[in-house]
Amino acid sequence: MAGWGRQTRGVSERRILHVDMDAFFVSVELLDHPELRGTPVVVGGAGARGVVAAASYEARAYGVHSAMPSVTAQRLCPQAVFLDGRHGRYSEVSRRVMAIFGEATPLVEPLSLDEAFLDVTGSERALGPALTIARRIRRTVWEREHLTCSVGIAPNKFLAKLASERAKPTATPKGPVFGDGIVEVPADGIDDFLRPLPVRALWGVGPKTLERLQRLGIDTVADLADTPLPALTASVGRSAGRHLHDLAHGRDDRPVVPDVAAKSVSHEETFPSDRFDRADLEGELARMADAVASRLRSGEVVARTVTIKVRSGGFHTVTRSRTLPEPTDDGLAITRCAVELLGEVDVTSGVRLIGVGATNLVEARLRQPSLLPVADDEAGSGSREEVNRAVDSIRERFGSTAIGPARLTRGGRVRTFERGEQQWGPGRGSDPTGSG
DNA sequence: TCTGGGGTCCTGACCCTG
DNA sequence: TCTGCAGGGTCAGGACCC
Repeated sequence: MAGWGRQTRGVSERRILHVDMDAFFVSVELLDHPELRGTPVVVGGAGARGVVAAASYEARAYGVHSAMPSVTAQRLCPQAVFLDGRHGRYSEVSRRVMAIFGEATPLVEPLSLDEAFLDVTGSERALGPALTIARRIRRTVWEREHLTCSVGIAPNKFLAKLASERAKPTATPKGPVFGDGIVEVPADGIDDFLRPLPVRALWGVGPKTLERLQRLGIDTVADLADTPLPALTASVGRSAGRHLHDLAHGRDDRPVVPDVAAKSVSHEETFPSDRFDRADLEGELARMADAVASRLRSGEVVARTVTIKVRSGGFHTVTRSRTLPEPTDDGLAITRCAVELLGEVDVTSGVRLIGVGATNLVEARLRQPSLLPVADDEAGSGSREEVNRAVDSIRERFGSTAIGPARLTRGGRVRTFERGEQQWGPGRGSDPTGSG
């Protein structure tokens, strides 16, 4: 494809698009369940400990929003239809939508399944101004996928994201009220756009930071922009202070980076009811470690550090981590480390959530050959690598439950989850592990 | 009352090494 | 040999994002 230019203009002349699908998970469900159109629909974990992943605009009109506990959503909107999330289906649609974005520019940085940054600075010569490109993207997404999206256009990522939020439809009990779906912030209109906004709108201002800023009398972006940097850093720390000060003046030089490598891989689950038995928890860790190892291998990376996360019934969370003598992608090695780490944690008060993570990732092809003598069944040895390769190829053919560690096998099938299957908390009344 | 899962980034404490 | 210091790595926790 000719005509794509790398960014050659100054930072302030960049044209960045933030494209955000409207109520993505719900919209995909409505494609598959058209009979639910016009009714309040909620996607998420419907169990007692589940949360809302996405709500239709009809449900939002009742105050339901994402990350809200499902029981609260049910109370606010008893007539809502609750659907379990289907991560695989959303990924499939997301891939096609991202491909549409890729027709406008090769510089597409996905943020999640339903949103992405696009740097179209180099595309304007071939495709027209950013506004024209944005309109074309919205039209193509609608024609091919029957989904709507909102687009923000600005000189940088931060402003483009704020602009796309402004472009979102309004929720009413009768459904979304659509505007143009596109908001553009010109380089000379940044202050007018930014200064009246509440400071909570800034990236990096959550509940805690908001509390600190409000103690300084800062409520709006204008207040923040007019606060001297030293006062800010004294309150929220040096890094966050500089970051917020830059954002409040509309400064954000971060480039749009396609193919950002993952820095960690983790798997965690909340149980439908608290667990007390250590052997039981070790079994869960083994299952999750196996899933993490499998994802490391499919990503062709190895991890140096293993972390476990344990949340008690009282919602107190502890993490324990250990850096291994050599990086690994082997489920058995990660399980051993995770089980040892669990030995350092008191579980007598009950465990609500447990998880395993792998960090300090390096490309598998760069792994140094071991200088230490290793036992035959340890990570890094030839036999373990052969076993893992065989397991991966069997799972590729027959599914993730076809084979796994012996301690996870029950009734001829392996207790495991597809990625994202339990992303929004335990499902309705069922414990997929069979032991809750 | 209830608070998911999968991430990133930052900070501070602590330890080791030169 | 002892002490102080700086720098880097590790570890734990917090805050935030979608």
